[in-house]
Amino acid sequence: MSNPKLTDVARLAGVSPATVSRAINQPAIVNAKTLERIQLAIQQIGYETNTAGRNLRLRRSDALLVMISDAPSRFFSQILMGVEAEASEAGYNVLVSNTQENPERGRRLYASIQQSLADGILTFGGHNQELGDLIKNHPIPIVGVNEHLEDLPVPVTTVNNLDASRAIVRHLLELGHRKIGHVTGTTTLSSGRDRLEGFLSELQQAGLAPTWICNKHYNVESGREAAEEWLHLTDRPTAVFCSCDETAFGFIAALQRKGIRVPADVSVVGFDDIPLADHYCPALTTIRQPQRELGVTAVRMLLERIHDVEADIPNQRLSGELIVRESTGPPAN
Amino acid sequence: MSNPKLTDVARLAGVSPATVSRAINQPAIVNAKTLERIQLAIQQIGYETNTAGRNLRLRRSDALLVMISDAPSRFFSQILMGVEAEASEAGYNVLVSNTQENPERGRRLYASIQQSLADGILTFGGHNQELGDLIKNHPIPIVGVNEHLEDLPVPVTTVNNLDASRAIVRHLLELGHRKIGHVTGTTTLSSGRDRLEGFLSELQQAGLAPTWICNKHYNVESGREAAEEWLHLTDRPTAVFCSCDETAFGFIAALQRKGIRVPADVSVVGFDDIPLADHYCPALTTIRQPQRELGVTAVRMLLERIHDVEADIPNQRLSGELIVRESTGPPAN
DNA sequence: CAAAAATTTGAAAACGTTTTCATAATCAGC
DNA sequence: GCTGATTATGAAAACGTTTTCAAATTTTTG
Repeated sequence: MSNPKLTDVARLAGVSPATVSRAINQPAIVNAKTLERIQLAIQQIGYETNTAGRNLRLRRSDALLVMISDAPSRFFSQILMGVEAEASEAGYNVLVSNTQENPERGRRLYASIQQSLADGILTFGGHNQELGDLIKNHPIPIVGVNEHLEDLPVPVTTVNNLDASRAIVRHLLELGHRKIGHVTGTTTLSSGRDRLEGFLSELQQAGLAPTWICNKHYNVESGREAAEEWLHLTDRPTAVFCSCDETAFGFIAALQRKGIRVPADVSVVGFDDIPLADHYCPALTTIRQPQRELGVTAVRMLLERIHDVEADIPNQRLSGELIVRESTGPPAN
Repeated sequence: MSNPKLTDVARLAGVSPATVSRAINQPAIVNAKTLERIQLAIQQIGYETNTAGRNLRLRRSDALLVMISDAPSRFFSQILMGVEAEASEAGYNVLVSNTQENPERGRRLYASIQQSLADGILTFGGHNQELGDLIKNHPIPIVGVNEHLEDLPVPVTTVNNLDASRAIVRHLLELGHRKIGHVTGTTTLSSGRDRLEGFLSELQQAGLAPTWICNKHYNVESGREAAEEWLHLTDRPTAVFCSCDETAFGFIAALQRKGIRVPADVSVVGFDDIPLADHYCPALTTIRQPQRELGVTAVRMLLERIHDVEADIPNQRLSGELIVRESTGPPAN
């Protein structure tokens, strides 16, 4: 009744367990005739190798741990699908863990590695202090996604936030805007800071100063709040770069409610290109992030690290693409 | 250099491994004095129990497998967070697997159970044939989320789609609408069918026939396509129930682009209450789904199943809540 | 205080693999 | 046909737990 084991296959094929193991893991080194016999036996009794036994012996887990602290809303799930696809291709499983909720997250994190519950960690933004402690004691494979990890020797994969922000500003300048504002993302995150920096540097290069900088976070509410502020400005920017699509939507919706037209009265740009961006009214000008590719790249880096802990793995900067749609146009006058 | 093991603790505490194991798993049955000594030893050398060894001996995995076939965009990630929180609370890990991509998904599914890689499966919509085959051979714990699994003895947790749809229609009727249309979701899914059925039955109860039924899917594009159709109707409904928020957004945006006003010219209702719904212009009237609770409930059901495979676990129907916002109003005349 | 009962512990087996080491079988070369 | 190299296999140990069974200790009881 119980599941067939390696020894069952061995008995049926008339060989030793060792040979069956070899037939499975290094078929090349076993005689063609016996290999065939073993494979037949495996088929017949429907053998599947038991992970626990294998992991115990091999001292590894074939699993990658994905740490989320972020609210998962953004485009997290799309990246996760990239992660899952690439990991599964390489024979790895994906464990998801939301650390934010858990008070004893640091401990659990440490434990999951020590227990060899996971062979490596993929971390989505934040987690600096926990990971710092962890790395000191254990040189375990970690790769960051989306955000840089301050002062930690952890390779990361991100979109090139600086260049993307500069492209946005250039686009607005080309349209004739001279008074440009920015609703920042979370500036405790590197992506938020980089987008701000790209915004500032490109503006400076054009000999301009920012007309308005509004410190917010990556969510819809921030957009609404920013709109509130914008409405009370005496010198309103004619174009606003919102640090993510959701913020842009919140911003636009709040303005529209007050009778302000986008882009007639003010141009708005987002960042991310979530599926809705193309179907909003007005369709949103934004930066397309290669979400799936981010996930895939992250897994590749992590596997490389797992394969060789000492390997020097450079950060990967994927490029975003400016998608011009309806929410940007020439300034009112 | 290597991680401390149970035997290391035993040696340090001057007891046998068996006693240490008991001290960890059933502290009550070990002498208070020795218990204390063992706990101290555990602290000192920083012992963490090794999962592979434990799983091998216990023949289980402490992991739940989440199967996704759905495009993950919808509100999947929010449910996933609920799943993760509840599972983690119960000491379980969460494995995520996207089956859609993988051609040999059936095989892998079967394997993951047989290998005792996971103790149970949580499936998000679809997967009927794969699971059907699986269940025949193995009476393994499975719980469905969001969607019913046709003809399979698998308990599911869903929102009460029927009641929610009826509430929407009632709301529209109360506003004075008599010509009401529906853009369906994916009707190969039970949720899509139930929402349609609720729509039809409540309308029938009011002595009305549906003015327009547009067969679509759960996504933004469907909304745009539906708007296209709506514009060409000779007898346009004055209110349209879109089967999810994203579809509603696509629908509204496409109409706005043609100069149609919501709700002045046509009322629109969504379903799900995604975060953007409250910050759209107009803010969307919709059904709030308890996403997180769906995840939590699903895990509870699954754990119950795992604990007792024979247990008769009834389907759980959580109720959605009608949230009236700006996208619905009295008909034009 | 002796006997019976309850409590606490340890030795050893088991979970299902992989791998080292040694041996047996095959092959090439002369 | 013999030697040396090569190839193919098996026995046994190891990975780190948990649990059964029995033994040893303590407590209770008459």
